[in-house]
Amino acid sequence: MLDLKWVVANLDEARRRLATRGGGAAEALAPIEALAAERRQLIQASETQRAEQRKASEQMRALKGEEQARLRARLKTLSDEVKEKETRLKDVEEQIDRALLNVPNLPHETVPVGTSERDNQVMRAWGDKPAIDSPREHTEIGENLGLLDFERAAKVSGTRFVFYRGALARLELAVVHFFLDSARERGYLELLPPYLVNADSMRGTGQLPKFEEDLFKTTAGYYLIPTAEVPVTNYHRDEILEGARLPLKYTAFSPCFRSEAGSYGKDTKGIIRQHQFHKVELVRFERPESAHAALEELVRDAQAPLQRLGLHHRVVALCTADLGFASEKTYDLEVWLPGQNAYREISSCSTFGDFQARRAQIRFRPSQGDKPRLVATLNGSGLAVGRTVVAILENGQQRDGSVLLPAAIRPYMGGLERLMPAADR
RNA sequence: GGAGGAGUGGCCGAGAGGCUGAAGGCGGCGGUCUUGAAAACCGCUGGUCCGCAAGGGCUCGCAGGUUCGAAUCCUGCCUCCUCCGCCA
Repeated sequence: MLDLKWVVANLDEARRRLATRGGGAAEALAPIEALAAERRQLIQASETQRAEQRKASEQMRALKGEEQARLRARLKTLSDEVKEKETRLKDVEEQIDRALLNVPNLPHETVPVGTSERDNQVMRAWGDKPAIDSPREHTEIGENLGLLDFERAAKVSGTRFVFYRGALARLELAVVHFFLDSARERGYLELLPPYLVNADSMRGTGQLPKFEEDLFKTTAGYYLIPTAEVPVTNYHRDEILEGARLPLKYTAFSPCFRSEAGSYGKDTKGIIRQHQFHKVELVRFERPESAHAALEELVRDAQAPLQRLGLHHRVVALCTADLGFASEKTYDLEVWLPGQNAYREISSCSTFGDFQARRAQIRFRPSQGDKPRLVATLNGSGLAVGRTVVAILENGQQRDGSVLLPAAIRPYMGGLERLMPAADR
């Protein structure tokens, strides 16, 4: 959420910067100016009366009989007026909130301006494409080895679900542990979070109110997390952190649940886009002035395991049009998938500035005696597990149909070097 | 799921319609004293909103309500504890 005061004082700049996102991002700002003025006027009027009322109320104790009755009658009127103004004030503030909660974050000045993902900028690449003759896609590789079963998953659950079998099931969790080890080495504290959260948490990180249709909701009113970013960022909701403790760096493994509403026909094959997948997330709470340096470090932290797996990838700066709702600046990591002959997103690293912190009221005290300030929140995938498995399958595929595993993952697989056909029973 | 009990400032804990943003203690910060430290003593010590400021409003789990006036009374919700049941 943007700062109301700032927006009112800088309406033109806000409009201009939001416009670079496209899609009418600046629209929701329209009623803000008038509402803010009305809000201030109502606060001033009601508080003046309330002060008067309180002062006069003090005298009630000393008065008796007729005199007291007379004052009581006058105060009753005053009290009713105050209540009426406060009711209107509440309504106005709700309108302001409703408007502001639907306004996306301002793109940072360093974000390339663009109109679609084609305007994203490749910053750098790591490694080289492997030489593979007529590479096959992971689906074919996995199914041929008997390690992926989409048909039964469709029967048991539906589309966009999958069963892993045998060594591939083991590989998924091996990758999880490998990522967590990498994050721990880089100073991130591991959390194992809840996978169901309340609406306040979803609002805190920005999924609600605008993107409810992307989420799964339980009959009990909980939401399934679309990423561990939600529980981990909200871990410090409504807290004032000690400045000396910053930055706080957390890593968390979790399954992620996404309805993928509106992505019909997109990536329908394979495990690229599933309703449920695994991810290891990196989350940081930073002083605002460190946020952008921290983002660069976060990207390197996310790249590290990819490099140890020897997977060719590139770092892409998202342009204004491709930026997520809450993000101020985002770098995607795109891994090379020979079977698809394409780079695919395997991590997304963002800084949100104080956008999430304002919603979730996450603050820090710079040093003792100072007023609290909003922190900057950041997060990045470190990394998407399913897509990493896809990359391992497609980059490690051999002519005989087997898959050579990267050396770095073998210790997590009991020394297994190669994925071979699964025994059927 | 059933039956009870409880939620007050960083922490402990008083308060039971007005004088309570809230006693007292602990902790923290500053000072006196000391060669230094401890002890002792003195002072300060939540957040937020409106305002240039002076000042004022709100805030005792959350949301409503009663009242001229609510931490104190009423209603709903949330969380925690105890006992019973069920359960990975």
